[in-house]
Amino acid sequence: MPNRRASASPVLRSGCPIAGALDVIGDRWTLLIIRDLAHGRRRYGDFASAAEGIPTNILAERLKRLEAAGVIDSEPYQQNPPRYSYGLTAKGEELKPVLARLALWGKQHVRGTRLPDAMKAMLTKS
Amino acid sequence: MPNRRASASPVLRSGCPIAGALDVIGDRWTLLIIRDLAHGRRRYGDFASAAEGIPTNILAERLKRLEAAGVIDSEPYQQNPPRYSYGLTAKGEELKPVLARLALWGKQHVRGTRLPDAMKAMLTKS
DNA sequence: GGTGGTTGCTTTCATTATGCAAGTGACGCG
DNA sequence: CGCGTCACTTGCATAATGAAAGCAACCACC
Repeated sequence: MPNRRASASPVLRSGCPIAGALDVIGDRWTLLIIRDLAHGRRRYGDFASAAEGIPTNILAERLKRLEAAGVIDSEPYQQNPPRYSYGLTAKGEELKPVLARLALWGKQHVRGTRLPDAMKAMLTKS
Repeated sequence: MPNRRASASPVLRSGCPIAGALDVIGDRWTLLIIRDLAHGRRRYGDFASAAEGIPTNILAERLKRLEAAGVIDSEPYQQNPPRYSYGLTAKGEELKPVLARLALWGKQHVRGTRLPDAMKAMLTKS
């Protein structure tokens, strides 16, 4: 069941698509959730257990925002209490090249990072 | 005179290069400053007058952080009071593909955005 | 040579977001 | 039944953000 929450916020800072993109995914945590989804992780616990240690309240809020923005979707895997597994929509899938570019830059320019094998595959498809 | 402030913070959330990149440029404003620099804007007033309306205190702080991180550099263009013009380092230049990908995604998926001509040039070089 | 405007920041302070921690409800297992 | 886990939610302190004002040097004018 989509649309558990409100629609995406129409508050854009400008008409610039970079600013627009940042209004959707431009914070400390969102792209890390999308990275995990891109690696096939599906459930709350998967995201919560990532190395960066996202606070659970923020994780829950980001999942709602991303679903409202149409970047991810959810389907229930249990009824009571209602629980969902998450996945990238087409819109979300198309963030993979952004992730790949960011990973490449991070690997080349941020000391102490290393590209995991799972990421290398993504770099080949641009 | 480089190094007006401290060195880049060594506080990484994980070894992941995406997380590492986000630790440097992953907030609401930083990439917009880099976008402006990529478009040839050089001075404080140029950044401050961008359409998104970055608060000036945040602009000043981000310029310092980015210089400390080695993404931008500055050279004085006047002595008293000391004033600087800014530019991308090689490290900063290499964020252009990230910007380009982000712009493409924003244009395709965020309603109300439009790719300015200046950005289209960047897309050709990946 | 005072007056006003502009540039490039810095400072103050209210509002908002973040993040730690603890709580909750429905299982599942022994 | 008691204990643990999973998937969240809630409460609250602390940190980041953002609106606004302040300020110091220049410049242009008259």
